[in-house]
Amino acid sequence: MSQPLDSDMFVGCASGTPLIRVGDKWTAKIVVCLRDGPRRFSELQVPLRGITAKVLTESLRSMERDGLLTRTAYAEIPPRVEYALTPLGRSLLVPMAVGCAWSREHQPELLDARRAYDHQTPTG
Amino acid sequence: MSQPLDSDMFVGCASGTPLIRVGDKWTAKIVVCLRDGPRRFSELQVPLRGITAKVLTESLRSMERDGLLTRTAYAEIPPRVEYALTPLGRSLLVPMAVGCAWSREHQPELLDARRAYDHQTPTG
DNA sequence: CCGCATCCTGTGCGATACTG
DNA sequence: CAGTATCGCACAGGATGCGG
Repeated sequence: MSQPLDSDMFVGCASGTPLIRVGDKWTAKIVVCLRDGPRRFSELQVPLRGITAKVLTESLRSMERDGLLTRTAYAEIPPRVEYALTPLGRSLLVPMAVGCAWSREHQPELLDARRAYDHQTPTG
Repeated sequence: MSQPLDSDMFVGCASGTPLIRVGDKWTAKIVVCLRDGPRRFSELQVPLRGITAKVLTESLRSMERDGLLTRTAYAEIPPRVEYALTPLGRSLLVPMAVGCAWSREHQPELLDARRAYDHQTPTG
C-alpha cells in the first residue's frame, strides 16, 4: 500500500461532473416522489416543502433532459402536466437505497463524532 | 399506487442535510485517495488537481469533524501531517462503489438522452 | 394550473499573499 | 511543509410578479 498517488487518477472519473447530478438538493427526492407512479407538478410541491415553482421546474427539466423522467402535458382547461420516471430514472433507486442505508446505519456515529469534535475545549 | 404524497415524507430524512456531505466536490475523492493508507497534505494535492490549500484544509477539517478521518501532526522540521481513514470513513467506500457502478453502467444512456433532448429543433 | 422572468442572497470554491 | 487570511466569482436556489 501507499504507492504515490497518480495525478491523473480522477481525470476521466464519472464524478468529475458530480455523480450525474444526483448530489443536488432535489433530484433524489423527486425520484422518490415518482416511485409509485406519475405525479402532477403541484403534487410534487407538497412533500418538497418550500420548493419554489422556478426551482422545481428547473429540476424537472434537467431530469427530463437526462432521461430520468418524462413530461406529459394534457391540453385541458385547467392545464394538467404529469411527470413519470423512465426505467433509467427508476434504476437510480438502487444506489439511492444503498446510500440511505449507509446514512441510517452510521448517522448516530457521525453525529457523536461531530459532538465530540465540537466539545474539545480549545485551550484545554 | 399513487396515494397522495405525504407532506412530511422527507422531514426526518437523512438527506435533509444532503447525504452527510458526500455530495460535495471533494469528500468522495479524498476517501478514495486515503483508501490504501495514510497520506500527507501535499500528497493529496496531487490527484486533487487544482485544489487550493484553503479548500483542502476545509474539506479535511470537515471530514475530521464528522469522524471520517484522523489528522496526525508530527512535531518535526519540516512539519509533517498525515491523514488516515477511520473505519467510518472506510465504510463509505461501499455506497460509493455502488454509485460509481450505476454511473459506469448508465452514463452512455444518460448522455444519449441528453443529446436527443438538445437536438430537438425548437421550431420544428 | 403550470411555469417563465427578474431580482437577490448564501456559499462552495478558487486566487493570491502571508505565517509557524 | 502545512497551513491561515483576505478577496472575489459563479451558481444553486429562494421571493415575487406576470403570462398561457
